[in-house]
Amino acid sequence: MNAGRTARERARAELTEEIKGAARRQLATVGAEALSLRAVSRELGMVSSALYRYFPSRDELLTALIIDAYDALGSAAERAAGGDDLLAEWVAIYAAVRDWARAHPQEYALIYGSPISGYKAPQTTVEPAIRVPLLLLGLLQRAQVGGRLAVPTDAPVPTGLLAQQTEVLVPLAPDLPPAVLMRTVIVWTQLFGMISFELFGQLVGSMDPADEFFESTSRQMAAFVGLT
Amino acid sequence: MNAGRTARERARAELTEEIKGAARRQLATVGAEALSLRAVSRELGMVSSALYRYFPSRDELLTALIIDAYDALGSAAERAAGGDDLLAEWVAIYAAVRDWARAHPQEYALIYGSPISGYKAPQTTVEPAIRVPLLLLGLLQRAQVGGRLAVPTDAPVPTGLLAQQTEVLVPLAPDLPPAVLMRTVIVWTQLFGMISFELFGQLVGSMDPADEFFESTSRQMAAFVGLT
DNA sequence: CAGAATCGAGAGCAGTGCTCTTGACAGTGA
DNA sequence: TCACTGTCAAGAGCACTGCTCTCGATTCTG
Repeated sequence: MNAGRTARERARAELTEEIKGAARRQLATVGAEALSLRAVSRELGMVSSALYRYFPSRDELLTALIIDAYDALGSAAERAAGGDDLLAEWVAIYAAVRDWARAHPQEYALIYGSPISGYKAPQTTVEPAIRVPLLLLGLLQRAQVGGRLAVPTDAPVPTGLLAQQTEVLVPLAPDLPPAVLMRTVIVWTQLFGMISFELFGQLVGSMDPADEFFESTSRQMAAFVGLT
Repeated sequence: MNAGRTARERARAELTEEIKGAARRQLATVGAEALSLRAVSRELGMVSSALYRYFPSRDELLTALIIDAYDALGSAAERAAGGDDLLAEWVAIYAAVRDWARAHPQEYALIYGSPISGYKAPQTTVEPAIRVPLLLLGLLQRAQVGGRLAVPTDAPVPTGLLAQQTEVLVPLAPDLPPAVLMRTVIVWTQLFGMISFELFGQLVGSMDPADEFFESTSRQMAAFVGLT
């Protein structure tokens, strides 16, 4: 895949990756807010100004790391998917997301923590960001056609929400009824709320360690969304 | 309440509050990571080094702001509580928490966003931090004694979780059955996960604006936890 | 092969958190 | 009332940051 490129282009691509790697390493140890371009350049043995040839600003470097983090998390979740037992698959996706987050807390904080002030997420981040919810929707869709989805009937979806769903959610999972779509969003927010609480220390003193709580919750949320 | 204090003590208390006020104003505009001691001191017309007489470090100032934020959020939620209709009260608490978060996004990010690197939350923050979940537990407790709580029976609580609950959760709400305690934690994580998603831009494109989604979810979560 | 594009190096600017010293002031016991 | 003690704001200074600009060298391209 590197054929037809000049030596300069190959060197540039390689160095760009090296910079991201060094930045990721630094991110893991000192955190996003303390990520320093000068420290990255020092680790690579180059001068800080040279780094600006590859990333026009610190924010651009962070954006690259954000996209990579979304992709890494999405890949980890997708690796956990598959198999014939839908409920086991659901629980496995939950576990994979949590495991990745615990293994890469600073990268998780980068994508699900406080937004960087003055930083506006470009449209490029949207696609990798929705891989996990898309995975859940896909699983539920498969459950629906397989008759393993019990559609909740106790709470009708308000008309305003129906309109919002039609715009973006329905195209992603056309077979799922509105009540399930609604609950999928709830479950999605719960999943990352729970992981954030565990990682950011909010659970300390109540449900920490959270292993059992997490596994049990993943099953309760499966039931909540109608997966039997 | 200021009686018996020397002029120096009064001046010190006043200036401490002024510093926090200026810091809060700056926090609201530039965010936590960009909060600068020098900018705060400039706004107050003093020299930056003088500020260290009141807060030994930037982290200490942030800690003070964190505690104040927890307290402000807790107070806002508690103001929404009360009344005779428990379900309406539940929904009102949800709305109050969301309203406060939307009115003070940077302060919210300070307490529920990514933790500040190298910063360890002191024990002092725990008490103001649990005011909201305590409020929900208290409401459910009142529902329980009033016979308005339908205890979920479909999913038994694992023994390991029972042990964890006994240690901290049960003393806070001795009358509530384990299944309700478990679901209260789930609901708690969902609430703040949902608010974080809205504030941090994760909902953009799906459920934004989130007014209807939020209100509807608050009712579904009430039902989930057994409140009728 | 000459011109254009790109590269890393280095100096420099404005800003940061934080420390240390200095001189002025308030509070207190004799 | 006076002297002592602790506290105060001020200022200089250190090591660091993101970022810009210029310069000479290297690499690609017509």
